[in-house]
Amino acid sequence: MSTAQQSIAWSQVRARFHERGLRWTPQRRTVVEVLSAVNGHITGAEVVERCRSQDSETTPSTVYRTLDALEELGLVRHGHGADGREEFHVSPGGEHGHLYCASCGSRWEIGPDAAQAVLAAFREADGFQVDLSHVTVVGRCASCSASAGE
Amino acid sequence: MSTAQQSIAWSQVRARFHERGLRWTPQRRTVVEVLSAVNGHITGAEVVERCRSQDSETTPSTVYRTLDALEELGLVRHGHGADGREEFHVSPGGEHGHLYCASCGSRWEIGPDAAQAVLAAFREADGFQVDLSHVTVVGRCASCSASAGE
DNA sequence: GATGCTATTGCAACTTGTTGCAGTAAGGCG
DNA sequence: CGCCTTACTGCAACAAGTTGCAATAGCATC
Repeated sequence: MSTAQQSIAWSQVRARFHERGLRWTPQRRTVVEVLSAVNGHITGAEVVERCRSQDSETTPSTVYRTLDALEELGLVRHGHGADGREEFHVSPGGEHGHLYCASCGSRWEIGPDAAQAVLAAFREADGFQVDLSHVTVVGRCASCSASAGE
Repeated sequence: MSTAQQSIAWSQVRARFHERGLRWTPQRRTVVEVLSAVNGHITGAEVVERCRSQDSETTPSTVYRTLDALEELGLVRHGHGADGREEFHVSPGGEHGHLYCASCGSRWEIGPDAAQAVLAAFREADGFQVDLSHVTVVGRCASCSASAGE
């Protein structure tokens, strides 16, 4: 896994901020610490909560603004879960989308094969370059549609 | 277009409610009137606003609950826009998904060809039956990715 | 180490929804 | 036509974000 790479990336965050004339503050440090412990994805509310448990003074607006800044630096990407709630994908190296089964509620990642095929489909049809990691695609998983009640 | 069909559908709403032991109230009538004037999709907030302009007493919770009821009857379907906000698709006969260009902000419908291809891609990869109408797929349109700045 | 510019913070108010609850009113029935 | 059951409604409080603004505090400089 890219765990080693990731830690390098996180250790460089401060420098990345400075490069852009942005400031390194205790609040941002907290957010980055929380994120560095995340593998995959996390909701906005969850980030706020974890920051709060590390520093009770944490304010939601600051967290969301820091998340925006980190997204601009390319360290996280935001998307939306099946319910439309914000979701942040950490470790941009491993871009991936999600599938959500509306029937049984399970979730899983979109495999590279499917991703390729889907990207190709959109590209051929409209020349559209989709970003599958932005949304959670909803539908029905294989077992649920097999036992499709109605 | 299926305008004629639609008006028939809306005129049957009351009966559909009764069939299920649900009640027909002035508030629901207002929501249905608002929806019957919609072609395509509308956000939740927008429905509330329009209902309010027709009946200033309108309460958001009632509107959202009515929308849920209508969804159960299959008269509308909800999804989420690129920003995760709720969006209701009216006229279920014309199921369709949306593409949103993160670069220029334009939106358009996913054509039947692309839809077919995408559905096939997911089905083949995981046996997953996606519901493209549930989310707005984000990416970059042909012209934006052509003039891709960076 | 003090200074000044300005990126950030935290507050407060607002947006979009959601939910529990007690009171209200559809509408089937006698 | 009045009664009764229980599906709705409206309220109020909450959850997840977002935004404007005045005060604070990084940090580059002297």
